[in-house]
Amino acid sequence: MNSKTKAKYEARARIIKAMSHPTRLFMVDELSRGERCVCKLTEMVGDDISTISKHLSVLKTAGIVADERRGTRVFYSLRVPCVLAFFSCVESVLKANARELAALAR
Amino acid sequence: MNSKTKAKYEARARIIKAMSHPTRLFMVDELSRGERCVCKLTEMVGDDISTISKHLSVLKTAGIVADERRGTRVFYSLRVPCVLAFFSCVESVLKANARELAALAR
DNA sequence: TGGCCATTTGGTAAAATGGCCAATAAATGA
DNA sequence: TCATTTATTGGCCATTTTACCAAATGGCCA
Repeated sequence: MNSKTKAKYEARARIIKAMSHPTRLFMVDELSRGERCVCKLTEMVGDDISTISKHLSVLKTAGIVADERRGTRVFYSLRVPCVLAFFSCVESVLKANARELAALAR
Repeated sequence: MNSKTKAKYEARARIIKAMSHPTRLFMVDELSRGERCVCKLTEMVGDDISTISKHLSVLKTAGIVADERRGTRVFYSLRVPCVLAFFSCVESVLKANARELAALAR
């Protein structure tokens, strides 16, 4: 792979990597139903707020979410709706995996 | 998050994580155009064959690729075609990021 | 069988990641 | 201004990931 091609795949991998953590994936899923403040996400996940904030900054750096401060709160929202396509595809991989397991057990 | 919900997002994150590396992403892209032997992928990427083999085993464990031995070679292929949806979405995130940068520069 | 490829596995060191606590910041309201 | 609420950042440590080399394995064919 030449360095240009490598850079291309590195840029893409960074975005995917940003979603490759259960907490971040959960938050993306949650944000797909509307904007949420950090406090709400913290409450839902149950980790320390500093942990949540860092996860959100990973998503923001990748360009997946946007943030907006209103008063003392910061609201996050999904910046690109298509990330949901990830979910349906991941779903079919999981289904294929389950089928495979069932076939092996037979 | 209760433990059941957590397990659900962990399973999904594992699949996404498997694709969150530039080399693995490149290989998924390449495999979308047809099966390839380890030797071919090694040649294309230019890393040590043991490194390539380990990356492939990550993709295989996640259920993204399948392998088949034919003679002395092992051929890998994409198991679930929809992973390509990842690429088009990642593309739009990158585009949105580029637009953002352009807007800031204005 | 023995040799030869292609691939996988084991071991190891360097780097990146994740999560908590403490400190800092930003906006609000008394 | 000062206290409060909400969020971000820095420091620290444990864990995970990555990539390489060397060694082991698997399958083919003379």
